[in-house]
Amino acid sequence: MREVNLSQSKSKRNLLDAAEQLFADRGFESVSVRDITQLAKANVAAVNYHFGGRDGLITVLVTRYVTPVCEERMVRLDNLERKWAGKAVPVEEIIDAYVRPLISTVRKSELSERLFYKLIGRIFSMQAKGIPLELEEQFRALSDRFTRAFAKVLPTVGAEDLAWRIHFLIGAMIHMLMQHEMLLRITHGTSGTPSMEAILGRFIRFTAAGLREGVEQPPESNKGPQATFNF
Amino acid sequence: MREVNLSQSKSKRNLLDAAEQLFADRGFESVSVRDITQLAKANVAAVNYHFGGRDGLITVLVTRYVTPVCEERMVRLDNLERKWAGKAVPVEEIIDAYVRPLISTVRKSELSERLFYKLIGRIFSMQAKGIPLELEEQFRALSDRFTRAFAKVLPTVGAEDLAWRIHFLIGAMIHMLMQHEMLLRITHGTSGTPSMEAILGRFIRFTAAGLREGVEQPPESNKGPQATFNF
DNA sequence: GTCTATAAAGTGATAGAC
DNA sequence: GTCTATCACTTTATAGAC
Repeated sequence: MREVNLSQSKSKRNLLDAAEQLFADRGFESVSVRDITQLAKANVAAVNYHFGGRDGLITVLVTRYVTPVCEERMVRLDNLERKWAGKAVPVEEIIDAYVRPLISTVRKSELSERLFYKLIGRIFSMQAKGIPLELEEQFRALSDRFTRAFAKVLPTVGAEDLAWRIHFLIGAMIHMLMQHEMLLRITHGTSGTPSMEAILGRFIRFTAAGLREGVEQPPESNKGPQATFNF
Repeated sequence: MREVNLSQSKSKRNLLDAAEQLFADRGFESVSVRDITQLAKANVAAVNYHFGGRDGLITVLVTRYVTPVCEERMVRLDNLERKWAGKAVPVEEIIDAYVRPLISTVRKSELSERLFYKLIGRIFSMQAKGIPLELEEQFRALSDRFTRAFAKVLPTVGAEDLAWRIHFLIGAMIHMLMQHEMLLRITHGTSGTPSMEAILGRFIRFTAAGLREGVEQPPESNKGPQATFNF
């Protein structure tokens, strides 16, 4: 119970939390300011006072999620490139660096895991139209870095081909996040914990195979114990 | 200029065409009945008269697209299974049977190709919430048939694993449709015609590799001319 | 910072004239 | 079938009292 909350009043946080929950559940277009203030037990005018309007709230909300994810992606890729010291980083590890930040952010949110993934999925499937301008440059830089990393391990895959493969990866990723709730119902607990961790393993194997399609594997250690991944 | 149009008056078609265009561009939630009637140069009351309301129009619109696609998928899979007479259908050909109907429907629409794929993407990414009840059974049957076909070629992939891999495939498919406009801009015409046909080839290679991940290839003709696909 | 009251515009739907 | 007029409601946003 600190009073020294610089720019985050309590009701401002309440509004953001309520908005998160509703946007995750119904999508950005289907939630009104009144829905939000009602759930937050705040006044109708509160959103306008704190965020300058509905769009302002969405910008703050989206930026709050996207920025840390993008930063963590960059840090993880930096670490991998340092770890592999000049050599190409394996495809699986690049994918992991790209996707894991999405699911590791879940701890920092007040949202239930179920809603959280839906919200993240909605955010990352936004068309350019709804994306705050500040974030666009961030996205571009990120895209460049990861594309270069992939190009380094997959030198025989043409640039255009690679762009499309990464595009397919992103589509699979968004769908995994958005529908993960539905799919967990289908995945009747045959394997104990069908957590996002297990799903991520499957995702990495699927997309790594797709990215590598047509690329011959390096001869060393080609037939190791295939089942053990350390992601 | 026939007069014998049984259940499709001219203005009804105009409304559907206008609605298609707007829904494709902005999404279902962001288009009002007034937007539609205005673009169709029809009266505000026309939507309610012809379709019983906004939801009725959406149901008709969605059903009109989804049903032929699902039927064509079934027919194509039937043909493949007949062609391979008891043997398992190759992964690539199953995927083709699943995805090609989406892009072959483009000829039947009044929409520009650009908008058409977006509309199809939006329709097929609808949550269960917005899907007409009649279509749900159709989806279930289709899902069963294709899952069985995949399971037959990929007997070593567990059921749960297979479900996830198909899920990733669908995510990549939706994203391909929705963002295809943006991606075409990136794909600066290095290869002449960056049509959906070329993209579909890449899509099939990517997802086939993902589906087959960890499955050893049959020994015969393992190293043929890898670049020649007949899709 | 919080609230009420209200403006100004937009929403889907419908009754009833033509 | 088409149209106008209108209902009942919701939307975002804001002015001004507390």
